Amino acid sequence: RLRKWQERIRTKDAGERNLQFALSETDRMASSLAIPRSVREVACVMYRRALDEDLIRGRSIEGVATSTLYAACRMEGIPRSLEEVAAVSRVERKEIGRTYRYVAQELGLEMEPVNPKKYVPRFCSELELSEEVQAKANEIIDTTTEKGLLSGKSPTGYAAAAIYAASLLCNEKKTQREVSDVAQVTEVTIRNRYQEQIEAMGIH
Amino acid sequence: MTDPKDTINIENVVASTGIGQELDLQSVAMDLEGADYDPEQFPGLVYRTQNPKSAALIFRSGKIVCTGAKSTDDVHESLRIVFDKLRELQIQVNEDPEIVVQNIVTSADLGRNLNLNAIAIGLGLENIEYEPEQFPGLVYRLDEPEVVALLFGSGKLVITGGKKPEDAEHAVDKIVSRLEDLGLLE
DNA sequence: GCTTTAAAAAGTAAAAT
DNA sequence: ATTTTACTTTTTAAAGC
Repeated sequence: RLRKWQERIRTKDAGERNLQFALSETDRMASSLAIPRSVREVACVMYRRALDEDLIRGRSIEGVATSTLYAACRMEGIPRSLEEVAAVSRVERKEIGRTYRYVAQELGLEMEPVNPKKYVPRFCSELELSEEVQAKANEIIDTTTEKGLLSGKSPTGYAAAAIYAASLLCNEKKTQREVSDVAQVTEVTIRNRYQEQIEAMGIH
Repeated sequence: MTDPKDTINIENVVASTGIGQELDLQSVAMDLEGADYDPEQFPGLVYRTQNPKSAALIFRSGKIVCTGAKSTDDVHESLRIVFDKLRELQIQVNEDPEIVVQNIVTSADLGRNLNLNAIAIGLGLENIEYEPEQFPGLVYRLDEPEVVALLFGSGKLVITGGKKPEDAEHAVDKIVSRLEDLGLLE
């Protein structure tokens, strides 16, 4: 029992020492994704909670750090997709996704699915699209969601298609390629979602 | 109205058994036509049956896993074929090795589209897992029967983890009544 | 934890046409 | 631009790393 206690202290100390690394990694990733300081704070507090509840055992520090950053962005209403966080993390997307699900479950975060509208301002800004296009994209998302089109679909692809459609309707056309680049989804996905949304909106 | 229970279809049955004899997989691989054996990659030898279609994983210990069958009868038929093939190779196989069904995968259809977002909230975010960015299905774990259900926007679902066909029926019943109680099956 | 096997659901991705 | 192939999720046993 003394051995077990010593081991626990040892692992706890190791965790504390690694906390420094985890926080600096979180900061590095957050910086390259232009994530606000307030969100980084939320991510760091979440990482500390994960550490205190021993959720890091068997997982990589970087994986948990990336996952908590991903979760914090969603919680704060400015989500980054798994593709985006994976691009600045040294952990692959699949691992970030499963670590996120584990941490969210264990910490009882009760995360709601991301509303595609949360991606509209940032994507439109990167595409230099007007407020009018943003409003139109939001309208398309709201209307088609009410018609039941959102179930099971990826929020990024859904938002990308709505933005593409809105850019056409507002005569500020962006190509599928341009939208797919900022949303990090394929043109095929935009095409598929776009077709359903246009049909549901009754636009032809 | 079609009863969702009538749409239940068994898609895969996984079972385990054993011949009660150790095996030299290297020689079995040589003599058994169509056998795949790469111990560096996986310790089991893979043997596929055509009718019924299934895949058997045969281990050095003599234990066997059968997967891919569409019914418990097919599992028995597939394993009967495997046992006979081994006997043809002069390998002693127990008379009637005990076959244990370990998992049954079933599909079904609720007959109407589902608002997975509303269902996620209705069933309670702490009781489900719904991450459409990672997978289109909503994961719902039931305590009784102890199975896992994957619900899709189309109203179709998958029930897995059960050990008997009735588990899927009970699960569908519970899911339907829960969704009806929540007013989310309309 | 991983490796392998099968299967369904539906979405997304990469590659081929 | 469409089609094919492949991978995502869940479950489960087996032996070994």
